[in-house]
Amino acid sequence: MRITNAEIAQLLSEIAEYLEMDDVPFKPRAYQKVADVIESLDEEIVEIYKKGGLKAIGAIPGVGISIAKTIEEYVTTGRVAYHEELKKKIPVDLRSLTAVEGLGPKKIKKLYKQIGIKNLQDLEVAATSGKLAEVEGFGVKSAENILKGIEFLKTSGGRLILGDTFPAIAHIKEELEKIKGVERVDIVGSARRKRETVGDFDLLVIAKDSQPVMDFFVQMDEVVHVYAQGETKSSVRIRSGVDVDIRVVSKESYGAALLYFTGSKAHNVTLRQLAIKKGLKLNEYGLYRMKGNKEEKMVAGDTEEGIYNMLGMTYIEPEMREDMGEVDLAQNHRLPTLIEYDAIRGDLQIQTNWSDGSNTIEEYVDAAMQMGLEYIVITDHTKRLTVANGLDEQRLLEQMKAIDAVNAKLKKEGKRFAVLKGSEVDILKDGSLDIADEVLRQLDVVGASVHSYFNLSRELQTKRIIAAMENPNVDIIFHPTGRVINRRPAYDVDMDAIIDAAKRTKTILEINAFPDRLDLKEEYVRKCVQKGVLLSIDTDAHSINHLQFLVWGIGQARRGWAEQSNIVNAWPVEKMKKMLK
DNA sequence: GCCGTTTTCGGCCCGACTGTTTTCAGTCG
Repeated sequence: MRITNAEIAQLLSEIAEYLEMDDVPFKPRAYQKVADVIESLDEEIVEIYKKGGLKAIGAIPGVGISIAKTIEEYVTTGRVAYHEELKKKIPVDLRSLTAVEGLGPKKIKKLYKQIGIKNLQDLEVAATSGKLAEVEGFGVKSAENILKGIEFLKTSGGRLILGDTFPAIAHIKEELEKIKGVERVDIVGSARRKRETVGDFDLLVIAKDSQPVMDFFVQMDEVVHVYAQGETKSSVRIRSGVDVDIRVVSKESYGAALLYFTGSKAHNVTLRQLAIKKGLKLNEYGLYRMKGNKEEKMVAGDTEEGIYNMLGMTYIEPEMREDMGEVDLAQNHRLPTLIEYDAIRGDLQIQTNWSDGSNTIEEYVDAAMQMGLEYIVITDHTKRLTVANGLDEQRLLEQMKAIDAVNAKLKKEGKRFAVLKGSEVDILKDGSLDIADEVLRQLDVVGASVHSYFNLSRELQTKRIIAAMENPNVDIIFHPTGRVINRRPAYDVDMDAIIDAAKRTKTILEINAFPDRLDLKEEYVRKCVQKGVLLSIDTDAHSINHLQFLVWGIGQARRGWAEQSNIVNAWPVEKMKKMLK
């Protein structure tokens, strides 16, 4: 049994929540802190433990003897007695209940003790029947909000966030590639199209002999249920709660299979209709010339390019295959040239340990250089966000000096890398900014974002953000709609007005690459591309590991049909600086 | 429960907001 970091983080989080219920002071924070650290750790705890034992676990920041032993118990036995003891007292489904916006440990405890609520179903029944509103500390309004929260969880439909789930599937892919006789493995389906969430994962394999692949697949450690196991196709559920399908095909049919299993369904249907018009037939094995009802000859199939070309089209990138007009464009050879995955030169949003990030400026520089970036912009939070240790004017000025020092050192060492000065300045309720203009003016890049008053009316929220864009120092609006996938909808805002204002004020809109943000959504990316509003793709990194999220932001940009010319941080840095306000 | 140092135990991020109260508990970030 291989326990993932996400599972360990979940367990520690639950312990923290149970302790919180009992008003235990300080301990919850200790557990939660470690949960957070482990969640964003790039190395597997299981590996750390294997290599260095209890001592290595204890070296993780925030982990002392007691938590180290808890983690050890979990990775060796799969359970933790302390956790089970706590759970016995309040046996509720913490994971799903805390997912409801506005519900925390205290309220969950009260609801369990007073009306026996254990899970989402109980909660929904109580909220609907009016029983919940009678519980002390709750009222009609809270019942309403809870129902809204449940509804939101439901509409997110059990789909998992791609970037969160991807490491698990990437690991399976690697393992499959090690099997003798396996020539190629691809992750297909909506993951290949870079949808922000996935319902399941699909794997496509070329192998001479499918049997060893199937045997390995259904017997993997992480498999909790086998739905089906056949000669060329199997389907399982893995421990992270996601279903994985696998299909083994021959080399001759691989292109057709890629096309078929990548989807989208609508895109495939359109392709098939087009094939029929041309006297051809397309299925997952190939493209065939037809004679009456009979396949005469396979005319393409080993590559996707070959099939598209035979259909009279240029190759369509997976991210565009949504039947949104791309087939027409491909027939006329007028597809956009999407931004490439290696085109980003610098990251425009990074939080360091000056505010709520966990790494130093220098550590980000090293990590970014290793990734092949040419520059980064340091954009710590500002003072209103006290919880994030936001910077006031004075600390911001100090940080500018620190950045000068880092740049001087880089130059001295002959390294071609630049650190730019920036800020993620808070947009206050009235649209004014949290940092004085004369200080903002001294920065290279000013990003502004909303972190408060999410519930303003559409009119006020729109006015507020446009006011920020009109500030002559604001270059970018960070995470423009504030949504968090599967957790929180966007705030109510007139995006058309925002996009028009961005055009008018020459303000960049961000595509935030954080897996659960991906804000802007693809539809807004598309609108910006159409209207000529410039975009940036930033990780919003709070630790150096987060720099790897860039791929999800680029995927989102590609889904919005963005080209390199639309993305300012895919330009040479001097050119980008020239367009900034 | 962890950390840092005052090297053995005291301090731990805390302000804003919401919905419930009528002075505040719980949640969020």
